[in-house]
Amino acid sequence: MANSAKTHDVRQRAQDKRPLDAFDRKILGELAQEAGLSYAELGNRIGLSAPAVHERVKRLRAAGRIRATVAVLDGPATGKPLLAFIHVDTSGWGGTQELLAFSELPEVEEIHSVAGDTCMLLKVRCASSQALEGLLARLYDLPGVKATRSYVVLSSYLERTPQAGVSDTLEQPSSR
Amino acid sequence: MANSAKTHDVRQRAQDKRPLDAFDRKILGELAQEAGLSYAELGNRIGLSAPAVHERVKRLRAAGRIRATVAVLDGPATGKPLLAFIHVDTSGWGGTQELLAFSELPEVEEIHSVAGDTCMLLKVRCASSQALEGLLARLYDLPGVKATRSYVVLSSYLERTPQAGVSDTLEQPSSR
DNA sequence: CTTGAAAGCTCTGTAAG
DNA sequence: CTTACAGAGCTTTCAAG
Repeated sequence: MANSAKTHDVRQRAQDKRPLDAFDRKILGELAQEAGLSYAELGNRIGLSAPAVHERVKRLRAAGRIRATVAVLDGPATGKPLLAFIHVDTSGWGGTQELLAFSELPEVEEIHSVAGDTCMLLKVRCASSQALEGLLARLYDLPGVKATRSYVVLSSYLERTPQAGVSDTLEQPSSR
Repeated sequence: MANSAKTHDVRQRAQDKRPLDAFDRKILGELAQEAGLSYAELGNRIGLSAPAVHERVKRLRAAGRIRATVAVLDGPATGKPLLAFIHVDTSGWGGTQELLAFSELPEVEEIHSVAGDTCMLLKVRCASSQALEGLLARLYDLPGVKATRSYVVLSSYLERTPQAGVSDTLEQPSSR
């Protein structure tokens, strides 16, 4: 695909953000699914030599595009079978800061502020419904927390980290 | 033997689920934050020898407690600055199966069925608002999709994979 | 970018306490 | 569980094309 001249003005950090070429995207695509590949193996999967791949991976890492390489734990298998999303409504912006303290809890996996009919969104994974209740109780202890709505996950059909590619079929307005 | 043909039975394969001891939990805790440690380094972080650590990691991996080791890509830095959660309401269970086809899109990171005032919950990361619109359009194309509600993330304060530990402070009902 | 080669470290397994 | 000792493989760097 040709490289379009117009660039979306995405906010970028003070690192060189040269656009990714096809090789970089392939590398990221592979590593997002399986880090710990040897550079040799990675190289002949995407059609590059090992030293070249090594250089690119180093660049991608330094540029912050590869944030870390981590082991993906199976939540249920490690004793936390209860996954839930919690919407938190606060009055004003008061509760936002205090919510960040919840980062300390290993049960809390994500904290986002969102636009919509709610303010904050949490993803949590607990050992039991009691633990979830305890977490909700601590949420309501915060000043400014007006209400919460919890969505308990019954079944996870897909759960993965950010992928490298984009669907070009999404960019054009669908059939109308 | 009556083989119940449930579609998603995938929880535990035939493997021994001996409870994790303190060492296992420490190992998982370290690897969840930083895989790619040498066994020697991992060993003296948790107080074990390298061969012992190696043996345990192999067990944990075989038992499915370590699902994979992946590179964590920075969404915004890889050209997908728009993170959103989409609640999907379907009439009956019709739309559920068709939704799974969305796993193919690299924009879709999570698909869960949930209990609450909605049926399915998607986590998506797009290159642009147009792409999000295109995704929503394709959702509405599905039979049985009654409505969607989107929560666009303004700021992510925390985003990580499942952690090893649990908070014992959550188990007891809080002060009331 | 490529190939080739050399040095150093890690992995992996084996052995013995 | 531990320490110790190998062989194999991978990483990393350098040189030259």
